[in-house]
Amino acid sequence: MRLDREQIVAAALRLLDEVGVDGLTMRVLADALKIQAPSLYWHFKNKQSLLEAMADALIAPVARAVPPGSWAEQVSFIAWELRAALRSRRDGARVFAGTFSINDNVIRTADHLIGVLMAAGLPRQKAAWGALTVTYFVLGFTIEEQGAYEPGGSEGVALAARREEFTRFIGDRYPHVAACIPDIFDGDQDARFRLGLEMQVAGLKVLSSAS
Amino acid sequence: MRLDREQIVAAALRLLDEVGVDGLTMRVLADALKIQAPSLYWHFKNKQSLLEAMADALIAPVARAVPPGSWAEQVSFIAWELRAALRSRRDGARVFAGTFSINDNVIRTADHLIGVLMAAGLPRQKAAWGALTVTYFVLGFTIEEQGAYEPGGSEGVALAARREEFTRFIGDRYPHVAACIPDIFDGDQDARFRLGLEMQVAGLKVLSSAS
DNA sequence: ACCTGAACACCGTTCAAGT
DNA sequence: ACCTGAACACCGTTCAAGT
Repeated sequence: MRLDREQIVAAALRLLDEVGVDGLTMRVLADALKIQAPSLYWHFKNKQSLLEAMADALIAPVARAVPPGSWAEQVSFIAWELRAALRSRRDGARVFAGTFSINDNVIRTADHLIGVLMAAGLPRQKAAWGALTVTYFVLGFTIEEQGAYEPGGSEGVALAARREEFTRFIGDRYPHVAACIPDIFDGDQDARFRLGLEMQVAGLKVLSSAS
Repeated sequence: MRLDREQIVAAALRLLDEVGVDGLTMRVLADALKIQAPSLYWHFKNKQSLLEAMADALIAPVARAVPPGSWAEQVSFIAWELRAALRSRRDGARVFAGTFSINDNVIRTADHLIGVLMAAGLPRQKAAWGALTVTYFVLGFTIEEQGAYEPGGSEGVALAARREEFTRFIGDRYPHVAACIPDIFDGDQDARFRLGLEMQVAGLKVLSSAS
């Protein structure tokens, strides 16, 4: 009957899908757990550390087992897994980005990434920095991707409204952006991610050949 | 004597350097302006729209005049300008990332970027998506860069403490990360940015040759 | 060991009223 | 047109007290 940290984190992640990160307050979470808000402070020293535990749980599945293949395939595999993990909950990417936390799961992911790049022949520093760069890409992409669709339940409507406002704002002052509106708004997110990821991998390749 | 939006935004940006984005409340801002908090709502419909105006002002200098050069040089120029603009205020990158706002300055930057890439021969969709990818990199990099140094005035100490905690946490379980600690913590930020940016440009190059 | 009740010091925001 | 005073419905967090 008594709660432990694991159950609280699980409930918090479930709630995240319902209310989003801005709606996830200590009182709302306590209500869902049928306890009082101050009780949460017995398990977590503050809200930030609860969010860190949530971020940790969120990316727990990432880079557990990387299948054999070229280094480019392995980097891509981890990047796809990371995006999938962040997308698995509403506002997942924002929750993760908000915690600069050092936890097992994030380190394991970094370790895999750096290891793959070093095995590919990158010098240590370039492997480390290259791994960080790929991670920033995945995180930035996913934050934006989740931000575009989220505000309220009726996603399609909100997106259409945003597109119209955007089109009106552009007018004819910014011809390049205007021409790209279909790409920005209809774009297949998976295809867009694939292209961005190809850019990162190509960049890593150049880093390795320039040694 | 009476205030307008411009003066409020300027004061808010000044305050940002003192108190950070988490300390920038409507009451604190009102105090600095020697008015009462509710008065701010005559000028801005809510805090979000004030933050959007701040983000707009923050990147106003970006991509105003792009010097002649190869497309790779021009993309790099804009990326360096964007990072500099975000870094010009404490938490600048977080303020910017928090507003998914459509404003003149952000569109002008995107328009320049897409225009340069299309002139370089990229098809429209790849130019649009490539421009977004570069932007995510700059934003992600700068958020992390500012996050590492900020918590409280005594930056050097906080960083050293973080490094020690990090080293202890890693132990010998993650050899690749352990070997990279100097790169992650001593790293020259400009050099790291340069490398990440080179990756983006190399990726764009591959996109254009693969057409 | 785990939880409650009451309280503190804040938030963003609304709104009638002032000048 | 611009600002104030008072208030509302919240926050995160502390702390003594309960079981």
